[in-house]
Amino acid sequence: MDLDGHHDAPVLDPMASELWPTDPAAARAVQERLRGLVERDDRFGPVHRVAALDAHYAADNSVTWAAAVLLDAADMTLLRSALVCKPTRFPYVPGLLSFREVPAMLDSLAMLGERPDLVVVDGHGTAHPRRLGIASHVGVLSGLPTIGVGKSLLCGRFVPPGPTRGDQSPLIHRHEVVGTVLRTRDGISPVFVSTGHRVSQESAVRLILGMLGRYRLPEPTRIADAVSRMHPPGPKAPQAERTAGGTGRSALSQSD
DNA sequence: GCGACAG
DNA sequence: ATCTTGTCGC
Repeated sequence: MDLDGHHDAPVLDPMASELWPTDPAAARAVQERLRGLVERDDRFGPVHRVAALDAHYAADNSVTWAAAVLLDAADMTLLRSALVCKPTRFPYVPGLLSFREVPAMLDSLAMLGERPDLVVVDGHGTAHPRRLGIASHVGVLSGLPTIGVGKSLLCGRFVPPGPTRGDQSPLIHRHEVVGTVLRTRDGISPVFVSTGHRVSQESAVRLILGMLGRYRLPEPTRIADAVSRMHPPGPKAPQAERTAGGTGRSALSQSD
């Protein structure tokens, strides 16, 4: 595949401070800059290992916990998992979720110690006002193929898909198809699937359909959610401050 | 100006 | 996301 033997390295340094502004206006400017790096065509190989990312918060929102899980794509069994935490440094603002959760997510992804062939992110990909939802953001900064699976609508319009599992309808925003509204269970509210990075919209839907079990959300997402819920409770007790980009804390790492 | 608004 | 009890259904 790659001429030099290793997979593509991200074009940008995820650690670069200019990529993590503190105010909303600057954050939108970063999105406008990164949107041009999103690749909406298929550019991934055989999917043997799938990863999923999800984030949760301590009761007082001061710390963000992110979970990354790695599953065997063949049988959806858990291979590895990582749970990390970092101080929360950006408020929740619709459309700017990445600036709140991606830093911790990238840390958890690194903690897996193994590069997955595909990543499923909790949240939208291109189904975003500026086409850079959290799934696309993770994809561009990690260089990995990603798919976004959202549980509720952020932007766009759609005609409800049929009532049966597998039924779908296009999600449209400003005359552009930005995702697919997919019924993953008979009679249950649909989910929103959208390209993250290096996965076409068609492939994204096909791949997600293949990862469904007996629930509304795809297995990788469900497992990641379960792991992220395992974080310690309540307001963080006096925890030493990490000034130099420390991982904060990690746990739950398995191996061979 | 008004409503909508991922996790 | 998080705070929360019971309840309906497979």
